[in-house]
Amino acid sequence: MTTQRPHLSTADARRETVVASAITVFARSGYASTPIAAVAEHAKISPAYVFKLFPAKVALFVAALDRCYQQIIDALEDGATKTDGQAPADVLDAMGASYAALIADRDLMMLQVHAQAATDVPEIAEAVRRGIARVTSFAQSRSGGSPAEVQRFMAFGQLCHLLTTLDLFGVDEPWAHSLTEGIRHHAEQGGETP
Amino acid sequence: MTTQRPHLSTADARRETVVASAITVFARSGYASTPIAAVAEHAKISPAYVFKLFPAKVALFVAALDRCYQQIIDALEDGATKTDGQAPADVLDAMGASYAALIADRDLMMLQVHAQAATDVPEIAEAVRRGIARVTSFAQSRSGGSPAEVQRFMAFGQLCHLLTTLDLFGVDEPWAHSLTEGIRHHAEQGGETP
DNA sequence: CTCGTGAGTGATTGGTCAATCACTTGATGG
DNA sequence: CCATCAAGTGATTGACCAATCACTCACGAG
Repeated sequence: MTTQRPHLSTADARRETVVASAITVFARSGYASTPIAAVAEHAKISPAYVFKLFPAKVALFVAALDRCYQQIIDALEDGATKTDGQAPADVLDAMGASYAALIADRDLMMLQVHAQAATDVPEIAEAVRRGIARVTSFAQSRSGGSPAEVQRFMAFGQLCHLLTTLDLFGVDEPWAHSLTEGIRHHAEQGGETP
Repeated sequence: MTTQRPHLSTADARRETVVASAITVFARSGYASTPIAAVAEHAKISPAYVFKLFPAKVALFVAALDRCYQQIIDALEDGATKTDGQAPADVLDAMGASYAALIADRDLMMLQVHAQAATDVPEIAEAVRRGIARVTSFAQSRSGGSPAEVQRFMAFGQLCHLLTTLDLFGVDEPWAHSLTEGIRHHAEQGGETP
C-alpha cells in the first residue's frame, strides 16, 4: 500500500476516492437505481467496506453532491479571476464559459439533475438547496451583477442541463437549433471504454 | 366485438384512469422508485391488472409523460388565444402565465423533472425529446417569436422547475429572492389528505 | 341452461439490494 | 512473541418488486 502519508489517514483517503467514484456512478443511473455495489466496484473495494466509510447510502450521495457544488464554485471563481474589474455582465459571461468547460464530461451535470429529481429524500433536498444557495450567492457577490442578471445566469444554466441531458447539440432540426443557439458547449471527450 | 357503448371500451376507459393515477404517483417518487403497486392502489385496481393494460412499467410511464406534454400544449394554446394579434413577446408572456397556472399542483412539473433524470431508459429519453420538440415548436410557431425569445421562454421554464422542486418561493433569503423575483407562481392548493 | 369472452385478482417466481456481522489479514509496539 | 487495532471482505438477512399465470366472476348470445 501507499502508506507513510501523514495528513490523511488511509480511511479518509479511501473516502475521497469513493466519493470520486460515487460522482461518476451516481451520475450514470441516479440515486435510487444505483446500487452501492456499483460504486464499490468502480472504486475497487467491497460493498461492505463502503458502509464502513459512510453510515448509509444517502450519506454517500450527499457527500458526492457537496463535492460537485464545490467544484462548480471553484470553476466560477476561475472564470471570475480572468475578468477582474470588468462589468458584471462580462464576469457572469466568463463564469458561464468556465461552467460550460467544467461540465464537458457530463458527470457533474447529470448528478445535479438526478439530485433535483431525488428531492423526496429530505437529506438530498437539503443538500441541493444548500448547493444552489452557495452558487447563487457566489455568482451574485463575485460578479456584482443585479438579481435579474444572476437569475438569467441560473436560468440558462438549467436550460443547458436540459440540452445536455437530451443530447440536443447535434440534432439538426429547427426547434433544436432555437434551443441551442448561442449556448456554449464543449464536445464530450471520449469516456472510459471498459 | 365491443358493444357500441359510449366511446371507449371499459378497458380503454380503465387505461385512461390508470394514466391519470400514474401521473400523480410517478410525480411523487419518480420512475425507478415507484412500484407499479402504488399506481394500482391509487387507481383502485390490482397490480396484476396494470400489466394487462400496459405491456411493461416503462410503457405506462411513457403514456403518462405523453399526456403530460399534451396538457402543457393545451395550456399554451389557451394563453395564446387570449393574446391573438399581439406582439410575440406578449403571446409568450401569456403562455408563461398559463403554464404557471397549469403546474400549480406540481404533478405535471415533477413528472417532467423525473423523466429528465430517467433518460438512461431509451424509451423515456425518446419521449422527453418528443415532448420538448412539440412544446418548443408550438411556442415558436404559435407566438411568432424569434428563436432567442423562445429560448428564453424555455430557459425560464426550466428555472421555474428548479424553484418549485426546491420549494424556494417561501424562502426569505437574498439568494432565493434573486431567483424567484418576477417568476409567476400560484400557491399550491392543499392536496389529498388520506 | 351453457358456452364464450372480457374484466379483474391472488399467489408465486426470480431477482435485486441496503445493511449487518463475524471473520481474516497485516502492521505496530511493548 | 503476543496484544492490539485498523483495513478490508464473504456471507447472510430481510425486504421489496417486476412480471407471469392460473384462476374466478359476471354477463350476453344462442
